[in-house]
Amino acid sequence: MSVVADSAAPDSFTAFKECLAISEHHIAQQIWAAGGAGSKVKNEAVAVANIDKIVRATLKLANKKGFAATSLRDLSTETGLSMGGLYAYISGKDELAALIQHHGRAIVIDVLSQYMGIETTAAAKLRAGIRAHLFLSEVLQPWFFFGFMEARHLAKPQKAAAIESEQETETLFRELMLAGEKSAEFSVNDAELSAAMLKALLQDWYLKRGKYRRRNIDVERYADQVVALLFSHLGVGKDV
Amino acid sequence: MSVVADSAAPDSFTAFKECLAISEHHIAQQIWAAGGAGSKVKNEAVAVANIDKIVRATLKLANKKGFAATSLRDLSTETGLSMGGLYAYISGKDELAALIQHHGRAIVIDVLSQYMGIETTAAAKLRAGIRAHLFLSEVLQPWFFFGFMEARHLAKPQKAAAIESEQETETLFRELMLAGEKSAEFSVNDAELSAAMLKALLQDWYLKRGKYRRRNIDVERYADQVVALLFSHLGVGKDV
DNA sequence: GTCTATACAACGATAGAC
DNA sequence: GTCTATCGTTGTATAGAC
Repeated sequence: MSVVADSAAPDSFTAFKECLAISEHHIAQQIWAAGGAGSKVKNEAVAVANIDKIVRATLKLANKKGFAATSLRDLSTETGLSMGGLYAYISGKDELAALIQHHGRAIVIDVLSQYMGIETTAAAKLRAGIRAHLFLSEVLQPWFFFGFMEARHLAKPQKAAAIESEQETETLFRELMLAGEKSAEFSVNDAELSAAMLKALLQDWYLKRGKYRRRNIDVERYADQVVALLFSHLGVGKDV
Repeated sequence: MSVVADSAAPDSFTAFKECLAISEHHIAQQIWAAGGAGSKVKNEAVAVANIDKIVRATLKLANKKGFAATSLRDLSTETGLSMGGLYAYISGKDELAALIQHHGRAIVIDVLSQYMGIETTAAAKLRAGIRAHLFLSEVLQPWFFFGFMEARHLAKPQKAAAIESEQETETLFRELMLAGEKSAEFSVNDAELSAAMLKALLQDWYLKRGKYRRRNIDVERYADQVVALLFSHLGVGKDV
């Protein structure tokens, strides 16, 4: 099942949000489904509602004071579930972090490649990819923030997966730039460094969400600025 | 006492490193001096050596698994000091984090403004500021990384100081861009957003230090790329 | 100035009642 | 399916010997 409801690529953030059949509730369903027969709670409606509550509370508390500093007792009071109740849904604290990381990441590449695939020229694909990434991180800001800040606390295998996914996104953009260089759409050839810097700019949006909100800079304007900055560097006209 | 030994602005990183009278040992001295009469250990040589060990160990462990997940027992074994011994130098775990944040930050604005002050045109000042920031974060990478990742765990007053210092650096760059717009050195006028994005690029250098090392990208090349990217956006020639 | 020994709170996790 | 009660561990911090 894809998370993108419509195959048309929406250009505005409002349209993007509507086309995207993602919500925190939706992800909770995926987590329950992934747990499968292993889950102790069989009633789907009850289970999904509680997983949703647990994940929301974890993101809220961990993004404020850090996951390591968030105790299961904090989580217990925030969700309204008891300590014992929590353990009906998670097998331990570490697994909870891994769960959020895994399911949060799963949709990123999916959505990105889907939105970029629609366009034809390298420049248009690049622009679509940048916008999709920013829009997605706007909708799922807590997930992205958590993913960045808590990746280094994960166990070895999960950490490796996180790093791989990180590189995958960057590679996606680098390949696009290489394609643009080859087709002579771009006039500069430093795809590796440019992709790395693009990544830094995309990350800044969800890492400093509060700063941009205080300054009344919305995601559309930020996207325009990133595209303008990158395109002027690559030697591409603004109206692609 | 300034941390810059020579008033001439060195352009290469090698020269920068030599002119900068900063070392981890040097900062340990400043921490001891700031503790003043409050310090329980009166022998300066002994005290500074141990503070140095404690700070080094804290940065090493905290930057690997997070400050919250780093126990004072970890710190005790890493430094070779006993639990009781540690408390001769710090009054608690929280104070230790605040100490590193405070003394690490103190030098940034100092060095930055000093290096930018030498140049005359806005473009040259901007270039010097970018290079100084990158070179400084290269020398003190663990401090910068710790400052970014652990800022949100600080107590209210320390957190406010961290945010203020963060904004101060960005403002420094924004003012420069405004000056360049006014003097018509730059042809674009979006100083606020451009400064924010520059900050994101500067941060990426110390947040992803390992990635750039693996790819054999050194600080000189990264600095050139950041300057090129920004200057092409601002409409400035490359040879300022 | 540094150590050992210890106090005491908070943590993750589990068992068994309901 | 959820709760209360409790286990053992680990954490920060301190007192007093040396």
